[in-house]
Amino acid sequence: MTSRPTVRVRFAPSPTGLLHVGNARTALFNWLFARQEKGANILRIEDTDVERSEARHETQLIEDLRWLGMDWDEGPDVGGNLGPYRQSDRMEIYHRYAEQLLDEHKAYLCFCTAEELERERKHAAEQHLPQVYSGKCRALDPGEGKRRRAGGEPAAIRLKIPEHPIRFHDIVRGDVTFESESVSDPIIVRSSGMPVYNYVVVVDDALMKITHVIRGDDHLSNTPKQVALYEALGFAVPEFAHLSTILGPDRERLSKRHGATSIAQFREMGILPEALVNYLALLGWAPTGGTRETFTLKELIKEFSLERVTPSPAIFDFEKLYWLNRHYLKSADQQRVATLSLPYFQAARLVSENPGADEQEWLNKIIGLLVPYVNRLDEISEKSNFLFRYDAQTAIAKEDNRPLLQSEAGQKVVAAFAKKVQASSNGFSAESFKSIINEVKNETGTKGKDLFHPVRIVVTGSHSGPDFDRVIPLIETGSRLVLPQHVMSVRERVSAFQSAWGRP
RNA sequence: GGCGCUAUCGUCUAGGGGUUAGGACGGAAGAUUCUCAAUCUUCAAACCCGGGUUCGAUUCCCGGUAGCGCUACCA
Repeated sequence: MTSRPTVRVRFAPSPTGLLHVGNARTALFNWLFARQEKGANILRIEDTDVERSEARHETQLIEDLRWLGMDWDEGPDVGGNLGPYRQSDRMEIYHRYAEQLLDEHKAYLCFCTAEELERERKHAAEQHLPQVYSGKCRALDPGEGKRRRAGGEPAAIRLKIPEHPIRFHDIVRGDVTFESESVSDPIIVRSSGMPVYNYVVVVDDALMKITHVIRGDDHLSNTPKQVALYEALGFAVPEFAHLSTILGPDRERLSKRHGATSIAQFREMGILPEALVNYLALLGWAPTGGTRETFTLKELIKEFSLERVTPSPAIFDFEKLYWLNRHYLKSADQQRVATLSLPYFQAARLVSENPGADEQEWLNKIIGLLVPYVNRLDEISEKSNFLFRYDAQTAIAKEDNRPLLQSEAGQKVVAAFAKKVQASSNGFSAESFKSIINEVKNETGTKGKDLFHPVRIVVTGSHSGPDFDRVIPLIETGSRLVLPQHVMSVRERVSAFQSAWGRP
């Protein structure tokens, strides 16, 4: 058996904002690959952009990744032998290697000003030529350069791109080639002394012994520069896997204006992590056979394959995410769903801050009843409006209720039903309510929709909704609880409806 | 402008030189339920265009077109 080096991958986000679905998908594919290969997953924080990086974003990032079910073997919070894992703590390393490249004449000092470079670019554009740096400062004598720099002249450090074409292998796209002429000598350290992303990423990946660089395809065009850097530094070039972009319905890169895009937002919406992970996995990857749709993380580790990742960009489809969410909601543990739902009721001030046992039990039943009706848990309090926000006026005024209420049969049913309810002195159970319905049925000679629609409107405000058998006990129990918002009993509803009906 | 990547139902995708081009979301119809949702059944829906290679291309090659990305002393 030939021993292969252990797989080491990394996810390297910038802590400049919330974790976005695109990055989350990159994190997921890295993690799946690492776990499948029994390799190491590394978290590295790319905070060289001091202006935009914030510690709270790093904390949030870690929280979001863990929420999704991911973990890592090395990282700023868990340590590791090849750290530090924050770029801001690695400046010395970057400078050391930059000076080394300079000494070996693989890089050179560049004294060109921003204006000069701008002029060059303009000129290139006019001539329909690739916009690459002219290489003017390449010709400078290195000793002379160092003297000028020592004298205080601002100088950036540029890498010499080799004359030969740059090729590399990408697991999802195959072999990729860039002609040398189309690749500019990249700046690796700014004249301010701050190293540049394309450079530090190579130093870090090499030093952290990353074997597979799995990242977004917005980095594909940067890869030749990075490959040249690996070679100049004398490091082995890793395998690459560039993941396609996630787009919005308008085929533009998915962004805030398409709706929710951050993991935190999806969590707040009441999307289950297993649903999101499953959806993300299916965005750009399909299992052998291509017919299976639902996977747990464990199953994904088994089935996932980088070779089967599709190179074409994918449009984010909220409907399919919702379908998966409904799927997982249905089979999720009842208690867990209840716990996750409670905050939505509390935010709407429908239930107590610290519900007692009776209230909790009642609420759990409501949640159990309504979960099959929602795409996301944050819809659940609105779905319970028939309980908490019954209003006779609006029920009567509602467009799709009116024809029913005004029909002869409808009026007959409402009248008979109201009379029966008012005549009964006690509250209702599912059974006693059913017998009233039966009496109304016999008296009015109506059945089916003609019978149930008007009754539903009177009791719940809407002609459609969950089973009466489950709704009636919830209404009656609720009416006896002390809640921030009183839940009207069936009798109360009927009288309210009657008096509202009385004055047109 | 230059360079790169991409191209199968509306969407996510499977497939692959000869197939009734498969699955899923969404849509439509039906069954079921008092209604709605759920569930089940059925249906509609696709190989970007043009050349080549080949007995035969949706599949392989080339070109076009379109979309996206990079083209920074951003990451």
